[in-house]
Amino acid sequence: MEYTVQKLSKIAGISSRTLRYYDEIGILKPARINPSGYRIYGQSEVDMLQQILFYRELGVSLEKIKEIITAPSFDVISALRNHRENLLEKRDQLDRLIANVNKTIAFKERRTTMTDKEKFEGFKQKLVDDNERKYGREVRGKYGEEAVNKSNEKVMGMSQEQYDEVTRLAAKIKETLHEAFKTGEPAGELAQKAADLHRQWLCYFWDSYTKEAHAGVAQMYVDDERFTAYYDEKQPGTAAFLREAILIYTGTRTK
Amino acid sequence: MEYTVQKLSKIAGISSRTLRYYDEIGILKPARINPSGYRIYGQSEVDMLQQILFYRELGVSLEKIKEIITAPSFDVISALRNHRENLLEKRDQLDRLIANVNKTIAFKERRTTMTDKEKFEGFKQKLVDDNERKYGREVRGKYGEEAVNKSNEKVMGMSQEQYDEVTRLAAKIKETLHEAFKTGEPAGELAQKAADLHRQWLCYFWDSYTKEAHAGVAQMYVDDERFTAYYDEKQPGTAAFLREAILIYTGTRTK
DNA sequence: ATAAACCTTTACGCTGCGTAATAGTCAATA
DNA sequence: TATTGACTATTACGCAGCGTAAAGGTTTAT
Repeated sequence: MEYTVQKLSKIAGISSRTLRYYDEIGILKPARINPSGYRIYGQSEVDMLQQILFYRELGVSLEKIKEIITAPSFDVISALRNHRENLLEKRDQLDRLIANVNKTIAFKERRTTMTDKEKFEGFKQKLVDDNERKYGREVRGKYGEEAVNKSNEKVMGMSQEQYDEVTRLAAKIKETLHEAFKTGEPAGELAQKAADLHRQWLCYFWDSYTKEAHAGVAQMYVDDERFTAYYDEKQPGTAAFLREAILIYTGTRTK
Repeated sequence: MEYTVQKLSKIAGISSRTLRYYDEIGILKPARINPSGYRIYGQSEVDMLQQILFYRELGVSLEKIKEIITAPSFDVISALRNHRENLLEKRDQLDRLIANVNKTIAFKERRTTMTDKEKFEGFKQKLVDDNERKYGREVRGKYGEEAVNKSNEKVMGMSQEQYDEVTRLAAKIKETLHEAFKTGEPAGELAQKAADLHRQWLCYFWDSYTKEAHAGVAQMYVDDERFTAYYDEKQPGTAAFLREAILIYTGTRTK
């Protein structure tokens, strides 16, 4: 089978410019050039391109890819390990950036609104009050007086950073959940990731985590319209989906 | 207080090029230009620069920074929130990348250890056979029956790790040699390093190293087209260059 | 025959500067 | 005062990985 730039680009899902560029930098040369000067690729070039695109997906630079595929004895594994180190470092840097941005946002919010401390304190108080009013009795009944008090204490004692982190986590849960919902599979990877994030989130409020308590909260999300509204905002049925995911995650599902 | 580019760049910890660039893109213009065309910055520019560098630290693009600092009513907080979203997305993507790289490494490790095992066995046998066929008689004659047998035994007894090390070493020799060849000086540092690496490599096969034997192998590299081809692959003359380097390294060169 | 759909090469653009190259300015020294 | 050294200036290429013209030749279909 022989391919011109456009044909190959289409089956590979890239642009023809990319193929010409790869030719130019010597990372993938056509099998031959026809009399009109057209680039003609064969099967081995298709295979090679697959390799190239695979490493590209991993974020490896074209230069490194060139080394990998041109030198047959090249140590791919240690190249990848090296690459991973770079990625990890990048992520650390990103984490630091994000933390700083969070701080700045928090600071700006403090300054631009009122003497934010009040606002923050107020919010925390409201959160506690809400929890108390809404679930105080039933949760106290289910999990004990002490646990609820500890949760309230924990919220009131949160630092600005922790609060920021909680907010961020909540956003991530929602995002992941939304993605997961599209798959329609509460047992799928994404949904389970959402459930795990949700566990992390809970741990900011709870002193001790138990699967049963987690499952209980999941049920609340469906029973209480306030939470249902929160999670179903984008897509109706999301709260119920989350409950399913959590039940599977905690292994407390009673079929 | 007034500052020229260099003074300001020093107190701000950036390059003068950066200041000129910021002037060019209109993000920070000097307070005035003196009669000789020098950029002169005042206090307000210093303050502004601090702002710019602050946002730059957060990874905000210069274009966004420009918006932030030029429009007084600009909603910094929502800009930052937006920026944070981007960063979070970037991090998620990084997470996915890292996971994929990990998977690939694991897969490659599994596969290479398997295929290597086969390849390794074959290679070892071939190496021994080749040595035997090519140099068996003459090396036996020169360095004694026992040494050759020991070499063969040594190769066959190599562990996977040792084999890997040998492969790496061989690659490194080739690389160093190639660099050295460009200098054209077999007595140079790089060439001598290559010779030393070559000695290390030999020690994986030989029970006892002697300068004379090393020099003998170097000569073989030039005499035998199989080795010449191996070393001359990238650059003709490399094998001969290596011989010269080794002769100098071993001090057995007869001028 | 003509148009549509290909193909080619050449070359600028994007980000945020680093790094020349070339030339003028200023203060201090021989 | 002439020279030197330490500044300053502008112009412009380079970096990664292509996108996107522009200007022109080729192939295929009508």
